[in-house]
Amino acid sequence: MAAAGMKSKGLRVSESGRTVTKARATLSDVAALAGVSVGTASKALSGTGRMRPETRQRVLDAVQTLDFRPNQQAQSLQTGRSWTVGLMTTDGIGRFSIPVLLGAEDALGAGKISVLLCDTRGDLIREQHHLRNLMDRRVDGIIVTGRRTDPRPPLGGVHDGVPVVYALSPSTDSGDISVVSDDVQGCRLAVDHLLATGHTRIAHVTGPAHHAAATDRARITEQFLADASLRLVTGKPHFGDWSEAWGRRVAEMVLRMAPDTDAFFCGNDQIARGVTDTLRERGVPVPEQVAVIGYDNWDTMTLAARPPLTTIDSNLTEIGRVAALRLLEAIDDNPAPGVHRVPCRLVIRDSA
Amino acid sequence: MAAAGMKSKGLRVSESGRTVTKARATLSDVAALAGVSVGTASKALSGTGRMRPETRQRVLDAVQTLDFRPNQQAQSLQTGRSWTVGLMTTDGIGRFSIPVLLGAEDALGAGKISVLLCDTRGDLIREQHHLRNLMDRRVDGIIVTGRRTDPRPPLGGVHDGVPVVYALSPSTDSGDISVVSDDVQGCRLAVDHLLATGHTRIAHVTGPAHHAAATDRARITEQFLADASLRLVTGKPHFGDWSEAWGRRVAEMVLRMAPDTDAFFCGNDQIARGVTDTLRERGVPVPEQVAVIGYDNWDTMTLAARPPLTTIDSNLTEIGRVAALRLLEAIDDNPAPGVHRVPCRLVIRDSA
DNA sequence: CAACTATGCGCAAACGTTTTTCAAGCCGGA
DNA sequence: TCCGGCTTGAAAAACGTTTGCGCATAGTTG
Repeated sequence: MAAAGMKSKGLRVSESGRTVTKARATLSDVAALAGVSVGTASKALSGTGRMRPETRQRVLDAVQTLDFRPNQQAQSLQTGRSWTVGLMTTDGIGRFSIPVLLGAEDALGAGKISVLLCDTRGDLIREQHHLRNLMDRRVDGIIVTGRRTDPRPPLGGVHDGVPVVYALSPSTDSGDISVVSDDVQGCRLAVDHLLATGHTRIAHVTGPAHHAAATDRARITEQFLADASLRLVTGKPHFGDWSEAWGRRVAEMVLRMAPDTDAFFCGNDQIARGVTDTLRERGVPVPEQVAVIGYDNWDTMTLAARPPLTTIDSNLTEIGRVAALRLLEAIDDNPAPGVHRVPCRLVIRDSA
Repeated sequence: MAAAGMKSKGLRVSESGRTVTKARATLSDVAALAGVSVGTASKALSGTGRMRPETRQRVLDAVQTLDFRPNQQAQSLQTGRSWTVGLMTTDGIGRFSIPVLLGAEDALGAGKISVLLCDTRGDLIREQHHLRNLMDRRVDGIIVTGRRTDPRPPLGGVHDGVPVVYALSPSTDSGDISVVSDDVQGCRLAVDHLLATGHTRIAHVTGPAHHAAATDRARITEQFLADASLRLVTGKPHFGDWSEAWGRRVAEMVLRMAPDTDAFFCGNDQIARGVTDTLRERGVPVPEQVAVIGYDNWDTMTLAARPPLTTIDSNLTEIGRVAALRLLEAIDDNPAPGVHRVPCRLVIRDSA
């Protein structure tokens, strides 16, 4: 009995008279201790195969006493499943990819699946390199995520039978599986909130016109205003960059163009914060005279702003979770192609 | 010859009359095509073993035409090395762990090693769970990183022969390998810069007293001032939290206590930004009348502040890189135990 | 009591590599 | 001619699982 584990090559440490075998036990150690064959031991663990309950229990006991844990690599080699997915982030790992990543890790971790991290830094060569690496490691699936919401070309190279889900930035191929934020619904939340609180002279200030996140939201916002027989107070959206400085500048500009502006809907929280700074420095009370709504719910901005920002939360963590779930489905040969939109959430604080 | 690959179970797609075998080729496919045995093919690839150059070339050619890539799992099972390291972040994945993570991924990726991501969210149960998982996957090493710089107890549980490196938050066990930021040198950079630019009435405002990052830097700063026969202008450091709001409040306070203050050294960039906000609103010119130095070089803060912040960059990416390198050494049975300090960098902008 | 079915379990092949062992061929020297 | 050494490459044993097949034994039926 004490000689079980003999086969395992681990160092044997003798302490206080008792001989303790360290190093990991293998399934044949377990089988030997339980007095069965390896095959039987395997079946006992997996639940497959018929056997006397008593026999199964002997195996389970042996597993306990030997602290046996199956060798994943051997399992994977045999079954072809690695219980691993690759998470490829294309645009560096940043403020947007993190929550997605976390959500994915969360959803996958529950299912005993681990995440292999790859950062391509926007480099196609690196992307190919990582892709080959993931394939060599026989990952069960891949999640691709990027900072921008603009559509991206699908993963180049071959990923034979390995399913891919695009999170945050959708694939340009509509046959792929993509999970994105529902900009339409997000903008509706913001506009509806402003209208419901009696604002009608609304300005929209946002990021660069070559970002989908900017142009999409601008277009959608104008549409919703039109539905309420309104138009933007300055006649058009203002494109700039995603910075506080732009927020400060554009606020000045808008107030000059339309002094009776009663609300700013901003493309992100940094711009919104800049706007509030300008308003405060000009002595305009927020939200009493002018309301401000941001986008992203980035706490560093929303909480530090004066007053704290009302904003749209795009539920990035949820996007990550959903992407992971869709990937699991696809791995189980049940893919749901197309673009899945995750709804946003209005977070009301003090600025609107 | 066209029948090489017969054994591989991949689906065979027949298109335009030619029969193309998809799905990955195995080493025996290569061997068959090259007319050698599997063993020989393996040696040809690994460079070990002697053989006629011509034979080796035949194998290499076969590899090319079949687009063969070795099965990592089989390799790992055989050799015991998984070419994978676990990266465990204890405090959620955030602003501090990201750069570390990136640096590590960078340094490891160069050596064909991939990173398995684990987020424990500060939960010990989860930490244990992830640890077991990593062990089951036979990772070659583990990097543990956390948000706080406070020392943390070493990883519980068994990680038999698997080396561990602690990044950012060192292990309490000095026999472990830890890589941290050099706070002493960082504070010296800040204090020296202030002294060199003629400031002598310096305040230190920082985060919570129960954070090592706060108390350490406060103590070190006082020491350096003492070395120059100076003391803090308010007599003591001011502990609060890491927020802009605290920076704004404490700036008011300090100016009341010591109106002739000519410099603020802040525990992080958020506090520093808060300080500049208060100064600007009071009409105090920065840096002409009062200089401000931050800590962390968090661009979102430093660049948006008015004026942009001079700050200490703790080189987190470098910490990640160094941690990875130390881990590689340890994996090669050449560990360098103890605490390794990575120097900081003074980033001069407009506030000091 | 014979013939059958069900149950419980061992045996061995497979997964795709690496590595060790060993046989065959070739050469030169005695 | 025979032997020893060197080169080349084949064969086979590992690594630790999973799984299909088949053989006992026990339990049921005619």
